[in-house]
Amino acid sequence: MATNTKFQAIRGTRDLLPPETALWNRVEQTAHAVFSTYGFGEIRVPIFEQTDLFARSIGFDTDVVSKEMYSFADRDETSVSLRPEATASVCRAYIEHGMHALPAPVKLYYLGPMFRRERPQKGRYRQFYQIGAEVLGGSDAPAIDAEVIEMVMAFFAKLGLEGAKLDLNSIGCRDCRPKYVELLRAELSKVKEKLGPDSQRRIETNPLRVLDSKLESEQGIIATLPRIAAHLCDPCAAHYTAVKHNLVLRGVAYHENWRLVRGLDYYMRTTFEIIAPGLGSQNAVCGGGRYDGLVELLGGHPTKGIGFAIGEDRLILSLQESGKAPAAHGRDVYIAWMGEKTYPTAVRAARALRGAGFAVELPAVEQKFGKALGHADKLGARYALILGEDEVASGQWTLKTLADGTQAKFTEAELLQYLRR
RNA sequence: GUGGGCGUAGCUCAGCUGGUAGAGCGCCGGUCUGUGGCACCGGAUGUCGCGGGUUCAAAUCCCGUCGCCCACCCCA
Repeated sequence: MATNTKFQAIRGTRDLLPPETALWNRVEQTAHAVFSTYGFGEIRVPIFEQTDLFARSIGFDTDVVSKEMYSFADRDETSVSLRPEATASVCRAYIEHGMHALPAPVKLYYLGPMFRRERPQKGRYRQFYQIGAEVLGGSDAPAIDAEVIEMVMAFFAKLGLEGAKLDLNSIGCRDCRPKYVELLRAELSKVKEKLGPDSQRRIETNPLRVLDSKLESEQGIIATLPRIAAHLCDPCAAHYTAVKHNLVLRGVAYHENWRLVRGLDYYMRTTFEIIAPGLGSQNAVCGGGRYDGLVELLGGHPTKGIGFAIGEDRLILSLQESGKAPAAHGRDVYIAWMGEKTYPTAVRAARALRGAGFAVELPAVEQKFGKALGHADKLGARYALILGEDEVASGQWTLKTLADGTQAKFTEAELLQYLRR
């Protein structure tokens, strides 16, 4: 039994293979390019941290912390966990490296794998990838919120993502939100009988969650519930209004969604979510918001903060569904060499072409000529460089353009010149 | 954690009411030993997810189990 057990990737993890990985690279390179134009620098944080860091920042009672973390005892018995997200780590690093002393605000972005032990489904994996950014320190100026959102939208636009829609809301601060939550809870209690079991449970655990219930039967009731926008304190209301003005100023279209709540404890005031098509029931590609109290909660000075996280797996899924998948990676030149005597020349040609930046396929064993061209064709090569005894003897190499079958003679120097044109 | 669907060649799948397995694509070779894409011919690969049961006989029926997918919950 043990001898013929086949290994396979564990549930919720997967291999990313070519040519799909080319799209992943394009997405990540675009992130580096776009984010740096907004003055963000890349931070790389560890893939595991003390469990308590996540528990305190994300919230002990959230599903992420209470049942989805991969936690284990290190050899010295301290509990460590694979990161379920990166904001907590970035804040920890901000404090640990005294980044409050840097010119404010500090703008950082990251990308990499996160881990949550959930049941996998479309657009949801146990090892999944996020691309995120955080702005820490300085003020909580609404323009910062708007610029961060503008940056995500610019990133998506650069990738050609179609159908991305921004939902926006404010969930107040530690002064006004609790009052609203109590009001909501009271109102929900009155209609408890009309709600499903999940929502009934949420009345106690997290009333805000009732707002984004998908149950058709609850939609009528939800529409009548009090809305937080009407219960924000004056500073929060002013901040929210200013964020919206700043989005308009930047030409960023948004849709106010009073039912948008965020699941992680640290969010306050501005919250937003971007949805994209083709993601099954997981339609959010990006979620984010302001978290002014988080750094302090983790032992730092009182610090303003806002950030977002993009689900890279979902982003790529949506890109693929809308036909943005990359072409198979081909070769620029396939070297069809014939006869052992030509091989040294073939090796030299490959080296020169690769040095000039071309993707070259140099067959390791001699093949029949027809076979070689067939192989070149299957690999999607643009050209076949034909090196037979004639070419080697005369120094006039034959270059065949596979698409139209034409061919021409070049010296080595002319060839490089021709290909580089 | 809960619910539904599905597990047959590398991939997509067929295989009716049981008689120990097939197609297409792909791959390899040949027609074609200095000219690919087309066509034709040929070839290799499966413990029919795994275990047990019923039966003379199981891919097919029954039970169990594992895995994958989708959805709920929750989240990016």
